[in-house]
Amino acid sequence: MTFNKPDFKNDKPLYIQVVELIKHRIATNVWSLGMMIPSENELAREFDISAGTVKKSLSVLVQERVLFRRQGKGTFVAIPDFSKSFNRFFRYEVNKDGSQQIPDSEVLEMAIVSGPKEVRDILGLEENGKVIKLCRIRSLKKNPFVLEDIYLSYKRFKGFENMDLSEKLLYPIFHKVFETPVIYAKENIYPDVADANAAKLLGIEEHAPVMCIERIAYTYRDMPIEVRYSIGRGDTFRYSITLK
Amino acid sequence: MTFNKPDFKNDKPLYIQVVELIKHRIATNVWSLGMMIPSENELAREFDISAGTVKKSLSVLVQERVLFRRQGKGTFVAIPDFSKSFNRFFRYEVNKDGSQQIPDSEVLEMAIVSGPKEVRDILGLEENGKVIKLCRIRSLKKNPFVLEDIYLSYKRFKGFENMDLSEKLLYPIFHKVFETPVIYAKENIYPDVADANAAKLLGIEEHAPVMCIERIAYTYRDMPIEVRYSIGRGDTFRYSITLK
DNA sequence: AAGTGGTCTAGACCACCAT
DNA sequence: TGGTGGTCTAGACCACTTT
Repeated sequence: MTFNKPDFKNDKPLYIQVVELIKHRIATNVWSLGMMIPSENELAREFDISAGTVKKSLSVLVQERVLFRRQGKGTFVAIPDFSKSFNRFFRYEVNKDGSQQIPDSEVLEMAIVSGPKEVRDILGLEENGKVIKLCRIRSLKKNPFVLEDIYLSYKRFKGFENMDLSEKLLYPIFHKVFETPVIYAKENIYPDVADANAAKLLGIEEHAPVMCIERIAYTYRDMPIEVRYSIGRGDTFRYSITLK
Repeated sequence: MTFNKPDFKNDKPLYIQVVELIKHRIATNVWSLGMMIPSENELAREFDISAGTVKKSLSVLVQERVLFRRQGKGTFVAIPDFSKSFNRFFRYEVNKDGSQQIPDSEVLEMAIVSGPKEVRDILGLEENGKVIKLCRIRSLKKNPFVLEDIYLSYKRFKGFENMDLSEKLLYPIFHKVFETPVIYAKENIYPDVADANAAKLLGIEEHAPVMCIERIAYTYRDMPIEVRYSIGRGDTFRYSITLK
């Protein structure tokens, strides 16, 4: 699947070929997150196809939120933003400007360990590969609402274990410091009841309802880079969805 | 918002006007669910715009799953299908052909009542309007997994209270018998623990984790027609999502 | 003024489906 | 064979942004 131009002899439609070609350039960092890509006319010339076909390809990519466009300015590679979906399952404080309050976080543990086998398998580590384990508790206005156990490949994130985490959000650090943007994440959620430890840390009764969230975060090329297990207070958990 | 033709003097783009016009025809049942709509060329002639613009409008509506298209056959009004999302939060048995097993249901209560004020407000009932209350328990292979309290406007669903519910799925009945298709639904979910009654009916321990789901289902014109409160076993609840 | 994306047109050719 | 949607082209004009 290497290509530089769409091809009429290919049985796939031209505009689909262009979609895949552009995704490939983004996945291999030929075009990096946030940068402006060439204009429709330039792409049409480069690929030797009509502007209308390029337009159709870009529309598909905008629909998929891979790109975004600004009339009069250009077309840009989208930067995944988890600030909303990041902890979308819990009620957040909303500031006057409509932005969301970033929760405080307290580090309970930061260590380089072997980690659970499940985590090692998900991250695709070699036999003796190490992981960074980060346990933290997150709160809003001194009210803790979620515990997180986070696992990262030590090889990829070497140095993270000594970093100052006062910035609170990890994904911007992954992106800026380790050149590893989180492109998407998969989550499994299910209910449970608090054990003694979680109850104490979250400030709730033992056996009170909690929500468990398992997350795997991925970067370019569907590469898993983070495994996160969260336990959140049930009484602050709310999830709304519209089924169509 | 009455119109029969898009209008150049309108500040909205033509194709958006056509999108709204078509939605309006579907919402008012001028074009009913499942029917084939006029071809692109016919619509272009009727609206006195180019075929390309009609095509763009239809693409938007296909994207929104209001319409679907079949090459060589035509364009059709989509029929909302909740068979997958219906109880998407619980593990389902999957048949050999990939279809999902429909759970059995046992009716615990069927009555015409005043109902809770919250329900009456949501359904927009007059002061002395009645609702049909249906309580049932749903199971797979004799294993109960969810309790449902369902409220319907008596005025709209008169006769439902005497119906045979062996068909198990309600939405096809709403559609076929009461000409009230469910177009979409909003849900809120949150965790809780089982009380004595729920525990007994679901076959779990008291205080075991459960998932609560509040659903409001809507028909044409954003009209709410059903309020449903569900309590499901936590151990069969699984929800997976990909965040992008 | 020049360059960008957004809308709209007119028309060609193809793939698929019904008859 | 005729009608449908699917792809692709070439070009016009508009709205917005930057220089």
